Amino acid sequence: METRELRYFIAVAEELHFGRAAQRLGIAQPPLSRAIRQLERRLGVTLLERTSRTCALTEAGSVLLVEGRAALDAVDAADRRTRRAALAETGHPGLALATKAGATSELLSKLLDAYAAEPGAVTVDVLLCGIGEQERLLRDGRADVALLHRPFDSTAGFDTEELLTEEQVAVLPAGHALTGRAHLRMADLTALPGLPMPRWPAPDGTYPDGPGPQARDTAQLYQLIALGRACAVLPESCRAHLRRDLAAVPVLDAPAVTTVIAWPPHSRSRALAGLVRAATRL
Amino acid sequence: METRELRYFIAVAEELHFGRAAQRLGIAQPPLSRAIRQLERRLGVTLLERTSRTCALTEAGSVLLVEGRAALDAVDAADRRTRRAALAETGHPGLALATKAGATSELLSKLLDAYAAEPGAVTVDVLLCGIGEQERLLRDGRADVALLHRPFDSTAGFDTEELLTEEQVAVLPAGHALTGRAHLRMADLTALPGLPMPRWPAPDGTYPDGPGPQARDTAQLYQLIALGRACAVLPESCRAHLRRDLAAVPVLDAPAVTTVIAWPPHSRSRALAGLVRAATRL
DNA sequence: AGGCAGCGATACCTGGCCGGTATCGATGCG
DNA sequence: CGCATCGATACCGGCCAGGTATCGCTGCCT
Repeated sequence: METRELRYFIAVAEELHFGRAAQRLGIAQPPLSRAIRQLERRLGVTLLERTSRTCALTEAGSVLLVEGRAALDAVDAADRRTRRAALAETGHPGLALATKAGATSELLSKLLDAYAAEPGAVTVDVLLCGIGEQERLLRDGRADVALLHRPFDSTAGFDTEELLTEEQVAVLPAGHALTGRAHLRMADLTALPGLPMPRWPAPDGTYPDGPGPQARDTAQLYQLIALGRACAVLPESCRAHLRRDLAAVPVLDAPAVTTVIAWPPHSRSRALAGLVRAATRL
Repeated sequence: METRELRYFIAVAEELHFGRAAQRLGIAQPPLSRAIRQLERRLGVTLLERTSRTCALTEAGSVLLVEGRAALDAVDAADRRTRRAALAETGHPGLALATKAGATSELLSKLLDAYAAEPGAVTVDVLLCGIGEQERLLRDGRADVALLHRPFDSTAGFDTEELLTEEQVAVLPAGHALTGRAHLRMADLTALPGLPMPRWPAPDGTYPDGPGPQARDTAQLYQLIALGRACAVLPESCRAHLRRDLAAVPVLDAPAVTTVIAWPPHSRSRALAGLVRAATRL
């Protein structure tokens, strides 16, 4: 199976429409029809059930959609990591580290300092990314290593080391009634009138339905809380750089958040090993 | 990057010789040279440092060798799992389960029975494989799920659930002096004259150097122990079907062995989910 | 009911690239 | 100093990817 065929099939499987898929791929529709037919013939498998009006995935087609995406990610990763390795030989960008924008900044700076002090350390590119985006970056090779936060992020398919576990606090407007309390429970927050949790974008950029304002990053979130339009439950390390107009109160029954460092399991990079070693020594 | 280019590059990187690599690929040498050169041009990266006499991998080339193998495995997996899914629609082979030959047989039979009793269960192909082979089968799609044994097998890159943890016992010839003891320590065994541990084949089929006879599977191992040529430390469940001419003694300081069920993290298969659910309920 | 629009399939052509053979240039070795 | 070996180059033929034109089918609208 060639990656070209996989790309073609995935386009059709996602669009369920040969014309649009061909347009997306920048080719004409007939070659696309032929390529899919040939892929089906070579696999000996019907991937799409097509009438002259409509397309639908077969069971096997759904499998190939999922597995094919994973395979294309792996091929992309090979491409990107090879390019990056070549740059590392002659120039500077050594490792790409993906982390959530606005999270764990002091852990991250401690990590970068500790690693930079090691002999043979290479430069580290920090990729700030949106909610849940790290997994994708790590999988398709745009990142070599990532900081993830359990239980929110999935660590499926990666090797990990735990770095830090912290309790969570509720972040509220500074003057809010609950800020006088020594601690809260989740029920106290869900019962709050007019202070819903914000909605975060899904990986595809759309927002789920529900109450609560939309927030794209922590800056927006803090702004919304300061305005009295939302509240949030965040790891307690956020207190270190909380705005003056916000207050934090421990939440006893919120799940603890564990920051882990994650990397693809087949990595054999010397630089990555050094970074992980530095991280576990923190 | 096309899979053809990846296959070509991996052949050359492994052989470090264009002629032999071309022979292995079943093509002539000049097209192979050209394909590699074109791959290098498209990546903008030198993969091989070649004089007119010799070839050596660059740093970037080593990265592409490792990442490319992973990518090709993912592509092969997509191919195999798609074919298997198509068969599952019309015919029988539903899930392929990889397990070590001769290990955990009663756990396995309990698992298969429990799953078969579930509504909507599909047939399960059991693939018996050699030491450490399960990882490869799972990665390239010949298996959908595997039983692995920590700490011997690497579970890197897979989702897992723990099924069973057991202590280990020393397996000795029935009449041996140590069989009278209630328990042993590893030091008792390594000190044994004339009863070394056997050597297991590496994934490439070769045996490591050292003392001890070569064993390919548990039947051979038991035969060697019965002959007084070796001893072994195995999970205690092996007692259930131990030959009459062998004896088992607990080893206090041997690491506990955990049997886990493992599957590729992106799997979305209904059948697989059912099997895992049955396994966790054992 | 009939015309029309939309969709996938088919037919046919062209150009590029893959793979083959022949050969060259370099280099280590006896 | 030849000779063997290895990778690169030159050149050619055939296949296949991709394009245009068109067909056949089907749902929908009037």
